[in-house]
Amino acid sequence: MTLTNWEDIRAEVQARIRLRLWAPGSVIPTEEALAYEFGCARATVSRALRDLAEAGVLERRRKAGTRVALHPVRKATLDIAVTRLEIEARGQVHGYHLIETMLAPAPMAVASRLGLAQGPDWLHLRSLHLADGVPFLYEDRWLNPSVLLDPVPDFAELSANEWLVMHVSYARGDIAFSAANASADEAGMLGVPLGTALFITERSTWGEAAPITFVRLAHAPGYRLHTAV
Amino acid sequence: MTLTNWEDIRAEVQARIRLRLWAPGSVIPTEEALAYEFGCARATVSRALRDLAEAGVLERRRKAGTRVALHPVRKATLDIAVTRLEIEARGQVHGYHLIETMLAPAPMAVASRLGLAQGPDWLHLRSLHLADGVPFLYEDRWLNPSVLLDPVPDFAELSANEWLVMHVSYARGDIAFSAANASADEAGMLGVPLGTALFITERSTWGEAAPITFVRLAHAPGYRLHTAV
DNA sequence: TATAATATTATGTCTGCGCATAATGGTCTT
DNA sequence: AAGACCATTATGCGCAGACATAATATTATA
Repeated sequence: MTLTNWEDIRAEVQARIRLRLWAPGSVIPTEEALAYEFGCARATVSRALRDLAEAGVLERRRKAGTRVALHPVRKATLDIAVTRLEIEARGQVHGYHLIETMLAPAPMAVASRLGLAQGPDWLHLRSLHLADGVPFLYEDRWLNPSVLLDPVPDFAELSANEWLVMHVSYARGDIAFSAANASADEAGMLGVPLGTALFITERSTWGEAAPITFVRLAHAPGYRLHTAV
Repeated sequence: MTLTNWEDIRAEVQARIRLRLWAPGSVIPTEEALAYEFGCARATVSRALRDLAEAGVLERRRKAGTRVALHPVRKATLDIAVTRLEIEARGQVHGYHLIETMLAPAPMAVASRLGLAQGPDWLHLRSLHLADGVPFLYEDRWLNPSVLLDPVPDFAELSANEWLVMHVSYARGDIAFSAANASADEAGMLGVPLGTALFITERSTWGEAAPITFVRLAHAPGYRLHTAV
C-alpha cells in the first residue's frame, strides 16, 4: 500500500483501530516505520497522527511512542456563533429587543465569577432575541463600562453581543452550559409557564487584564446544542 | 523582531488582532511576508495561521489570502469522557446500578434518530450512576444486540458505557445537549421533585454501516458542562 | 544496592524546496 | 458588453534532512 496523503493516512489509522488491529492501550508502530510502510515522508505520518491525537483518539509521548487511547476522551467541538447568525442559519428572521439598561453594582454571583472585587458599577443589559417574531433567547448581561469609552454604542439598535465581537477582542473566555427552571422573570420574557426547563449558557470573557463581560443566556424550550464527533 | 517558534508567532498574531492592528474582516499579510518579517520559514508561519484558522479566529482561502474572521465562530472543544472517570475526576466515588435490561422494539423516536427501520428488537438498558452514593446520572440506553455477539457482557457489573468504549469502536457519533423537565420516572430515579430542570445529553453512535447505540443521559441538578475558549 | 550520570529513542519542530489547487483579475474573442 | 480563456498568486501539501526535547533504558559510581 502506498499512501502519501495525510488524510488518507489518518483514515487508514482509524480503520486499523476500528478493526482492532491496534487495540486500545497498545503502542502503534513509530512514525518512521509507518512512513516506510506507507511509502511517504515521516512528516506526513506525523501530521496524520497529530490530528488524531488532538481529537483524543491517540495519546503521544516522546520516546514512549504513540498508543491508542484507552479511554477516548473525545474532543467534541462546538461552534459558538453570534446569536443573529445562529438564527439566520436556521432560515429564520432575527429580531432584537432591548428591555432595560442601567448602571448598577454587579451582584456577588457575577463578581465572584469574574474574580472581581465586589462593588463596582457595571452596565446591566437585559434583552430578548426573537426568531420569526417568537422569543428565542433571553439575555442578561453585565458589562464592564470601561470597554465602551469613545462613542457609547446604542444597544437599543445593535445587540451587545454583536457590538462586542466587532469592537472588543478578548484574550480568554469561559463557557458553561446547564439547565434551570424558568424564573418568573424568564418565564414572562420567553412566554412559557413558570418552571419550564430552560437551557442556560453562561459566558465570561476577559481582556488582557480586566474582565469584559458576563452573560447568562436562557434559551426558549426546544433549543438543542448539537455537535458531531 | 525574530520569531522562529510557531506558538510565539500565533501569540503575536493574536496580539495584533486584539490590538486592532489587524481589524476584523481585513486581509493580513501573506505567509511569505510574515515569514520574512519574523525571520523564519513560511511553513512555520503557516502552522501558526492554520491553528488560528482551526480555532475560528482567521479565515483562509487560497489566492484570496488570510483575513481576520468578521464573526468569530469560535470553536469550543468539549472533553467527553466516560462517566466513571468524570466522577472520579471530581474526587468522588463512582457507583453504578443496573435497573432493568430487556429486549424490546425500539420506539419511533429512537429508531428515527438512528435512521433505523422501525421494529427490530434492541436491548433496552436503564441504569443509574452515583457519585459518593448520590444519584448523579440516569442512563436510558438502546443498544444494537448484534454488537455483543461472542461473550455477552454482564451489564450489572460493568456499565454499558465502559464496555462499549473498550470493545466497540465507532465510526461516527452525534451529540446533542438540551434541557427538560424531569418525568416521573427520572424524578424518582434521581430523587428530585417532578418537573425539576434536568440537563440532558443524547448521544447516537454508528459503526461502519449499522447504528450501535442511542443513549439519553439525564444529569442530576447542579450539573454543568464546562469549557474554555 | 541505591543513586547518579549517560546513552538511546520517538516525538516535536524548523528549514528550504517544489508542486498542487483554487480564486482572482485581466485579456482576448465574439 | 458578455463570456471564454489564461496567467498570476496565496494557500495547501509533501519531501528530505536536521536539531531539540522528553522520557526511558543502561551503565557507572558511591
